[in-house]
Amino acid sequence: MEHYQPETVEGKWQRVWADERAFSTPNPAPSEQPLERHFYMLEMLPYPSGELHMGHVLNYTLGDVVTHFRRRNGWIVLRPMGYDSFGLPAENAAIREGGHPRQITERNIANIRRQMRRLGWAIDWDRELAAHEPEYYRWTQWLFLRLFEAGHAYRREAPVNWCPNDQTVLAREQVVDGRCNRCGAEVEARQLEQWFFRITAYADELLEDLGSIDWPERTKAIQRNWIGRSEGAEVLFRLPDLDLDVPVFTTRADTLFGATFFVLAPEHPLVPRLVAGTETEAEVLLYVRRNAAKAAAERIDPDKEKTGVFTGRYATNPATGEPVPIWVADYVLMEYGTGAIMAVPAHDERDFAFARRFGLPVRQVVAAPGAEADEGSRYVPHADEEVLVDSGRFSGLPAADGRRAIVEWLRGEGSGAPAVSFRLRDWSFSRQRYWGCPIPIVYCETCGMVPVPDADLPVILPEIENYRPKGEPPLASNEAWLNVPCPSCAGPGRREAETMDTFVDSSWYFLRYCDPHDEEKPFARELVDYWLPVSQYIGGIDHATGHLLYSRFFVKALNELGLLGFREPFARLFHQGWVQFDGSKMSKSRGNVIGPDDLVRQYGADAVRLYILFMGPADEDMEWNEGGIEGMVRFLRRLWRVVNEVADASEAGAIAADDALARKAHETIAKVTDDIGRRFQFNTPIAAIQELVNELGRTTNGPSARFAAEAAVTLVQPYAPHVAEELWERLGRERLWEQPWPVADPALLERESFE
RNA sequence: GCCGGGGUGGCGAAACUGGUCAUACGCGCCUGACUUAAAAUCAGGUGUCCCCGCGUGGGGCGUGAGGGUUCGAGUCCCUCCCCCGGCACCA
Repeated sequence: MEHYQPETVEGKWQRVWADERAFSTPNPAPSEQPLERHFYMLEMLPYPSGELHMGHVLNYTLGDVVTHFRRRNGWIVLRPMGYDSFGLPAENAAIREGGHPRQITERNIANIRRQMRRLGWAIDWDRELAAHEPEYYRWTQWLFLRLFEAGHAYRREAPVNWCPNDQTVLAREQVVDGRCNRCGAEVEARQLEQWFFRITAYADELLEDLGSIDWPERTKAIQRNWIGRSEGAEVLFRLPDLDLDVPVFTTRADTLFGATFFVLAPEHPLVPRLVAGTETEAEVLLYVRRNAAKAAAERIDPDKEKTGVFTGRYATNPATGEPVPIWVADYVLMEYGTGAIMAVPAHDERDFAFARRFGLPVRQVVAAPGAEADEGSRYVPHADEEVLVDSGRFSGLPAADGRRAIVEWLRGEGSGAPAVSFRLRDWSFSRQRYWGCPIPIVYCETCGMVPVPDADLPVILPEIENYRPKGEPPLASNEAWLNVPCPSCAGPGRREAETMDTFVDSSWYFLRYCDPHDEEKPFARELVDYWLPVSQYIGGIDHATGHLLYSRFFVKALNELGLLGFREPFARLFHQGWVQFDGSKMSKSRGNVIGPDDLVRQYGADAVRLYILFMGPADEDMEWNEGGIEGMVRFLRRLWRVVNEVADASEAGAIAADDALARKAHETIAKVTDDIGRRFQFNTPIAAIQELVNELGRTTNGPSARFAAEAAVTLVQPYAPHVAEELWERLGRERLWEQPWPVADPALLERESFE
């Protein structure tokens, strides 16, 4: 018997699969009845910023097991692959390594593709795509134009996050703890004109539809937090001096009688008007100037003592009719609510801290039942049961009823209405960088912002030498490319020089896979309607508020435009855990990346695939520990030896009804099927197969040994497809990757009863 | 503070809707076989404490802590501790 030689076995079967295009899945012909059992298996596509690491190996091996399992259970499985090849990660890799981004990106793609093939993943290579190729980004531009026409993409000046190191604007989703999530530099606040997607238009639906998708609870919780819906009321405060009503948003309308002052955010547009020509003007405007320049991180520090300045003006509390002083303070944020608040120091900690600092009155208007309203200036936290006090005719009402009654009364008075506020902001997607999809817009002196006509797409990203970030878009200094006639009036025009964030590219790639070679349109509606929503998506939870939210927005917006017939992209989602090394997540910047190449060379792809799934539950973080991989190699050698012995020693034949080995084989079939299919658990099937092989090792002859050997080989195939295929052949069978998944005999699964 | 997830041998982890002996499977370690020797391989052992006649022996204690429900709890309930992740001057 030859020894187990993974390199030989793996090379042999990888050639067979490539020659046969064994895992290509053609689209159904238009005339065909929709096939009932089709399955879209998708894993988040990699950034080609270097080479694969063990986190990728886990992600794609998981997808591979599911792909084989579904295929062999009779499903038509679409399992494509591509590269998120535009954007900061790829461009920074180019800057780091020297050379042009295109050259570095394409080299990295070639390398990743080689690694993927070497691991034997069952990928439909006919659908491969890369975001930086004009055949792809042409349609990114096309989709942008549709969103632009629909008013979902717009340009406006707004406070944005600026990364001084990467020299570009970042989306809020790309800022973590006040730092750039790519390079870690502290983010600065800047007021800039930027492109936005109107994701807030879908805030309610993005929240609501979380109920209809099978996602991990923690991911839904993260998105709910991020969207941050609060129900409350908008209340108008009258400014008699300016003859104006200023709205505030509040969730505690029941405390309206306790609103003893009024605060505007420093950026509030009313501030200059309010103080114009008054003696406080200079002081207030100085405060505004100082605080607008403040870094976001500094401004939101909750431990910082509150600052503010009195405007000298008063607003009227609509409930009491009393004038309340108007202050300007940076603890009120322009981005949330209306940028103005009614301050209720007795029942809001922040208002209380501010009132105490500046000696403003505190009036308690809510109390526990039976408790006396306190005369002193005290902060009274919210309690489960409380009633209104000192609130005119609303006094005595339970707080929730009081809230409703007060809003109802305000509505009748024309000075308030129920309102909903969101934390979610529109998605800033323009970047002052080179390596991204050009935004197909031309600025014309007479026509303004003019979309590039569809027929002129793609707007090709020009090859330029000096692509490095410089604070303004690198393309802006490329006059030859920049100057074009206006598509509308043919007068002089200039192209938009900013590029799109790479998250735009990845917000629709799962649609392009369905129709990757279409030259007429981004995708055929009948094909995306056939394959989507994605049956099973697998990727990291780090994309919970980014990619996973943006893609949901894209699908909803494209659905409204009639381009597709569904409202959610990913029906079921699974997050693989982090593969850590030296206690932290593997990443290039930390220098703790373990790649698969050396491991595959030393142990073979099958052992690496088995080990990464055997290490622990796939959705929990794991510490990379190379020691254990030896156990998988031993297992594969034992499997090899035992199955070869069986192939030589035993024939198929009748098996006794009480045969313990046959029973064990059936139990293993049932367990592996249930674990992968229902429980989505991938480590325990390996243990179960090992138990079977251990038992099989004790008797390798007789019909039940042959049955058990076949069971072990067929069950291990999704994990170790190469060695399984080879052993299957030695057992005198063929084409295991196409064989039906085994079925356990329920009669043999009954357990003994006990008292 | 609010929300989500977790805590089981020396280590990675099993135990699925409360039920057969908690720790399967693997790593590591120990012993033995093979070998001049080592590696590899194979066989056996490995929670902890105690008892004896030393065996295919018997018993106590053991799943972050403490209570509870139950014939029976790693699993359910209550209180608490610790760890990880998300949100947070969001009105």
